[in-house]
Amino acid sequence: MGGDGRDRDFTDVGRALSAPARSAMVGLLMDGTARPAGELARAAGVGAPAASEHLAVLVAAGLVTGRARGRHRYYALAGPDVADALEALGALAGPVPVAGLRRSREADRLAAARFCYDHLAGRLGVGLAEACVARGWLDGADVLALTDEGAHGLRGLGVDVDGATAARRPTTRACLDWTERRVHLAGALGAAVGARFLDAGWVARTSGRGLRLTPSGQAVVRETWGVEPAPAGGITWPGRA
Amino acid sequence: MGGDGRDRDFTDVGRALSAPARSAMVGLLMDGTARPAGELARAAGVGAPAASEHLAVLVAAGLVTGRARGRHRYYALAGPDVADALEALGALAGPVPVAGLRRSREADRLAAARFCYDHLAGRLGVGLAEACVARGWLDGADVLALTDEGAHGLRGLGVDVDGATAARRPTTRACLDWTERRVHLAGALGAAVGARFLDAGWVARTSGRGLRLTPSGQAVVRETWGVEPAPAGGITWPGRA
DNA sequence: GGGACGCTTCGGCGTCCGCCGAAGTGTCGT
DNA sequence: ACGACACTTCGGCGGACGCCGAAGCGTCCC
Repeated sequence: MGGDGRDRDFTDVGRALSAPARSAMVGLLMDGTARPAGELARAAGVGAPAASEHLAVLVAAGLVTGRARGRHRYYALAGPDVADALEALGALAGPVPVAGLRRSREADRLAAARFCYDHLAGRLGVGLAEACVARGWLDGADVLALTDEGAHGLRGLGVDVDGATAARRPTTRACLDWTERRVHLAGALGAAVGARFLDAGWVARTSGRGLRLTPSGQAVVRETWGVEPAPAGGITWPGRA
Repeated sequence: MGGDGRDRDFTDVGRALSAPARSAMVGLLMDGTARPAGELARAAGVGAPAASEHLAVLVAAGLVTGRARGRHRYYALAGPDVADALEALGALAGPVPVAGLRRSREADRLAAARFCYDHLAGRLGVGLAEACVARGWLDGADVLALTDEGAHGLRGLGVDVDGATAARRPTTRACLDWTERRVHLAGALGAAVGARFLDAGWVARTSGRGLRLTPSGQAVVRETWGVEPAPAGGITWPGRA
């Protein structure tokens, strides 16, 4: 009332993200993994009590969920829509103000390949997306709509294409990569591709966040898309810009 | 350092949205209009000094920009990417917790037609998007890729299709409507369509936020897409679900 | 130019928030 | 059954934030 239609309220989500410790926690969870409270506390640089409160705030805001398992309590992002929204938010902050100087090994690895919640990101993610567009598997440089050839090709790789197209969430979505500033494949199909890469052992999680392209994964990528793995663990592009 | 790759930081944006007054201001600006500080102060329910500080915070976070014009100072969202991110954020909060009982006239109008930053939203927005998909002008129910027929058809309506495809931002984007829970057309093409509707006088801004479909607009919509205007100012769907 | 108006800056007050140490609850190991 | 461990809750402290009244600055109107 009062002349206000009572529309969207950003207060809860905003407050949840306003504390540096909570922002760090959410940033860690954006790779889609579930992590115990203690690890999140260490990563955020706060004590256990503070971390517990922070996590309670994040849960109340609907951003993360907690599941007790044994004497640990694992926290993860609440869902794909949360990951989408956070990714869109992160794309605002500009092309990574720090970086450039003294990039750590871990940062290199993240830039090369990582999970963005449930789909592949980093150079690997944008590379695959662009290769799919080049081969006609996905249509529209920005939009990444699945073509019939794409459905056939991905099905041949063991990707659960039919499950992805039947899912409630959008089949494909373009997700702006914050290291590459180019889009990669998200949505249900992106998740299916990511799951296939993990199940088949084509990528493996490194000790930190970030992914390593295994030898079998390199072979698959090379044969299917014509992409050559680079010495630094990333991948180079033959003809593309 | 310290094992942290120093990635995305949500702190600034989160803090900017954490205050109810700032959230209300941003919510008002999401229709793409520029409004003077005093109006935003009144809408947020705070005094002029507080509003001024709040707006300074929003500007510092990169969410809004302020332009002095005469003795007024007009504030608006900083850009389409900001609107996109906020729309994604708003989609989290669930299907409008309040609503249902005692919906104000203004709320009805907003649900019928409104601007979502620079493109059409509400029942009008999702209706047009779905009609375009049904006619083959846009491809993929979720993705809304522009087809050749769509480019031709929209060009015939006076929409600046070529300007939209040449723009830096994605040509088409699917934007989840928070009243309808279905997607409507965003991106450069969505903005071009919205601009055309406004320029041609097919829609007009009402006293509040929200849009009114003019008689000429009703005619265009009916002839082009076969959509009938509803008595409540919305539009009804002949054959579609 | 005088005065009203819109907005911003300054000074201060009250409150909320983030943090930790200590204590409490439930789980795992032996 | 006992201790170690992971996590949460409770009290209390310090700092930051939101708010307003008063004052300063630039613009429009008569």
